[in-house]
Amino acid sequence: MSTLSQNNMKKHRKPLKLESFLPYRLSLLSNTVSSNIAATYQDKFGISMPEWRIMAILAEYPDISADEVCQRTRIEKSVVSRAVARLLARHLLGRTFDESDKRRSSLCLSETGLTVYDEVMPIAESFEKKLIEKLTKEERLSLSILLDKLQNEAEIK
Amino acid sequence: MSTLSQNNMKKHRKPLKLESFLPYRLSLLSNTVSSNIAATYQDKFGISMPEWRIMAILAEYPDISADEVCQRTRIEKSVVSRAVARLLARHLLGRTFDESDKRRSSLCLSETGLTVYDEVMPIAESFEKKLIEKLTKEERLSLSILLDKLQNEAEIK
DNA sequence: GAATATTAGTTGCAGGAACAACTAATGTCA
DNA sequence: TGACATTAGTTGTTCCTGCAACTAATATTC
Repeated sequence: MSTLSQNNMKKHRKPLKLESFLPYRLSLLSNTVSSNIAATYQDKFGISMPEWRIMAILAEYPDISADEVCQRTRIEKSVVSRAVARLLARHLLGRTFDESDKRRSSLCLSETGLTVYDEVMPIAESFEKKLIEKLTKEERLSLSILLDKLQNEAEIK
Repeated sequence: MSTLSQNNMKKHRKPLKLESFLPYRLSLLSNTVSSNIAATYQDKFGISMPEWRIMAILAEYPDISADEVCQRTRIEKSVVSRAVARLLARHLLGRTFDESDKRRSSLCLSETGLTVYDEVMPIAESFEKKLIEKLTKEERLSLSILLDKLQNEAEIK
C-alpha cells in the first residue's frame, strides 16, 4: 500500500482543511457508524437500515400511519412506502385499514416482527454502547447537548 | 398537516428510542447538514459533494494521485474515478501522467478549478461557521474531541 | 353541491454509492 | 526469466435515495 505524501501541501490561497471541516467529519463518522450497523442488520436478518428504523419506531409507537412513520423517522415517504411493502410481504408488519378514512391505515409489528425486533434491538444497543464506552458520563451528556444544538442549527434554513 | 399521535407508546419489551439512538442522531445530523450544502454546490456550481471534496483535498495537497485522493477523502475509488473524469472533462483539474510508472498520474486543480474553488470555499466555510456559531469556544473544542473519540471507536472493527 | 385544495400513499425515474470484475502496469521471488 | 501477486485506475451492475408525478380519498370554499 502506498503511503500518503508528506509535506507536499502548498498554501496558495487559503485551503479548506477537509479533515477538520465539521460537515465532512460528521459525514465520515455517520458513514463509518452506519455502514457497520447496516451490514450487520443486512447480513444477519436481511433487513435494511430504513426497514430497521421503521420497525424500531413501530415498536415504540405501535399503530401509527405510514405518514407518521415518515415524520418520526424522517425517512422520505417513497422510501417508507417501499420498505413497508417489503416488511408486509415478509409478514413482519401488519396493516389495518381505517374504516372512517379510507386513505389511512395503521401499521404495527406482527408477532414475527416483534420476535425479529427483539433479536435485533440488543445488537443495535450494543453498537451504541461500544461507540460511547470510552466516554465519561459528562462527555456523554455533553455530546448529546452538542448534537441537539447542531441539529437545531442545521434545520434552520 | 397531521400531528403526531400523543401517548400511544406501549412498553411491550424494551423499546429502542430511535430519537435518542446515537447512530440515528448522527445519521440525521449528517444528512441534514450535507443535503443543504450539497444542494448549494450543485445548484450554484454544478458540483457534486464528492467532486467538491476532491477539489478541496487537491487544493490542500496538489499533485497527488487518484489513489491518494481516495485515502485522504475516504471516497470509494470508483466514485473518485468518475468524479475525476467529470472534473477533467470540465477542465477543473489537470492530470499529469507519471513517466516512470505508467499506472500512476497526479492530479491538481487547473486555473479554472482554482477559481471555482475560491468561490466555493467561502460558502463552505460559512456553512460550518453558521453551524457552530451558537457554540462557545469550549463547546467547539469539546465537540471536536468527542467526534475524534467516536470516529476512533467506530473504526475499530 | 360543484370546483378546488389537501392528504395518504404508490410508482416512475434519474442520480449517486458500493462492490466486484476487469485492464494494464509494476513488483516479487523462486 | 517466468509465474504469481500487487497496485492504479476504469467500468459494469445493482441497490438506494429523493424528487416529482400520479391515484384515490377527504376537506374546504364559494
